[in-house]
Amino acid sequence: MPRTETATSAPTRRARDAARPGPPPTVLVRPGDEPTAATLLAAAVEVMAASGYHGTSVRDIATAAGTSPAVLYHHYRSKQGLLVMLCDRGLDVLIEATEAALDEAGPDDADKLRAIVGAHVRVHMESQRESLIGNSEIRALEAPGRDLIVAKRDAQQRFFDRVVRDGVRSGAFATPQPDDASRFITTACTGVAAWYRPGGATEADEIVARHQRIALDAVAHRP
Amino acid sequence: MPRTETATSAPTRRARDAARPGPPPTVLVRPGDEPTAATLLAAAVEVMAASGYHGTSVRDIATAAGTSPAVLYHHYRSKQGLLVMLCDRGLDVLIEATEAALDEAGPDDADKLRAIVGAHVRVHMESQRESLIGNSEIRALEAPGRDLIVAKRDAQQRFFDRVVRDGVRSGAFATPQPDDASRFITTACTGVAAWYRPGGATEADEIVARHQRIALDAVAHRP
DNA sequence: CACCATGTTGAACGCTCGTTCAACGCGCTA
DNA sequence: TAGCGCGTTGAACGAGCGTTCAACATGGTG
Repeated sequence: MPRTETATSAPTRRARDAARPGPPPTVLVRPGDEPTAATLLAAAVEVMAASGYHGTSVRDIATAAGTSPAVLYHHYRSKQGLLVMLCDRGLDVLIEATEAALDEAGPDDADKLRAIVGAHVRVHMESQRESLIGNSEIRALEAPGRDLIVAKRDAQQRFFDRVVRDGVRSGAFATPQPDDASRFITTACTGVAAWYRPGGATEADEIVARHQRIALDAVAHRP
Repeated sequence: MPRTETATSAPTRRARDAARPGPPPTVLVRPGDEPTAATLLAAAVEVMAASGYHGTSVRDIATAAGTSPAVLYHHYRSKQGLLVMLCDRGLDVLIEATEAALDEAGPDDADKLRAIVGAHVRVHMESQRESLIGNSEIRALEAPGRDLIVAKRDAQQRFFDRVVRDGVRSGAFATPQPDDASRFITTACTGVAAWYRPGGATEADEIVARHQRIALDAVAHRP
């Protein structure tokens, strides 16, 4: 019984080449930029968001940054170290934005939820590629760095858990499952990074507002 | 300015080896099983769910199935063909379960939403690994197969869009953003595959029930 | 028994991978 | 100008990649 497969596929071409839109070896950096660590990081974000960690080679990153692979190893210990730094900084941005939003919000529980949903969704649109990598490449992280990243991701989840639980305790939210609703909301808001397109039909502010509204509904907010 | 990196990393070891738990080259098949196409597919699901498409080699799949790489090429056109078939079958299971649930549900809009949320969440727990791959490896799919998979995924989304929209039209759901709420719900329910652990604290039925409840809240269902 | 189709095997192909390194350019101080 | 140190370079390393293939086992049919 040979060839149970039905779907066709291009046999020899590699997935990375096929998945990347346009001419692949495009340099993503303006000619004046010197290839610093930051430029390499930005290039890595770009190509890894498109093809994934294992689907991106060190040469891909270097080409996108307009340099050679050897330069990457002058600034980073390894490809893995680059991924750790990338995820780490991305999560720092997310956590700081969430903390700032909570600080600015008033004592009202609904306002607090609106604040952290707004921050979370906005970061996932503005730092879309970093967020995408941080969410989908955790399994590509190795032992020491992985724990750091997972801990920070859990810390971000705890912001939501706390706000929802407080709201339930005060009576502002009527959901009988605070933790499940909290995860429900973070999962949906994190998913924005997977579908958002900057020039789309709906403005970023409107997307934020809609997610705030739906999140409040999801916790059964009684206004 | 050398070594801006702070986090440490294992320099030489490959990510796949480090990420996989336990002794890596374990054979996942009982010795009596002959290496058929189905066995290879199951082995591919197992290892790809753990390490991703690009993080899994043909030799990994063959080893997990207790065979050699050459056997894989007798049953499938390529590694990419295996992925396409895997995603395709996974989505067929999901769509058929959703259709069946809709058929069994009564005319009530809330019952319909409960039905499709239940089917979606249940499939993402029972076929967790297939779902995980189908959701996270779409970017690893190449041109012809990719379109098929994306079309089926969109079809599944449309079940939710239709049910939520109908509920809003009939007045059962009060959300002002049916399509956003619909995507909010599917995203959260799809995410179950990423965190569910079969022997966890909460039973599968209870997880389903909670997601049904939160989904109804998210569309502002008025009982 | 001879024969063919089906399924399996181990070894090998050419290529790309992550990573290293000696050599080099170049701006600085003495 | 001589010497130093830092950043950069192109080429190369060994290993692993997806894939192929000729040779081999096997079991039903003439």
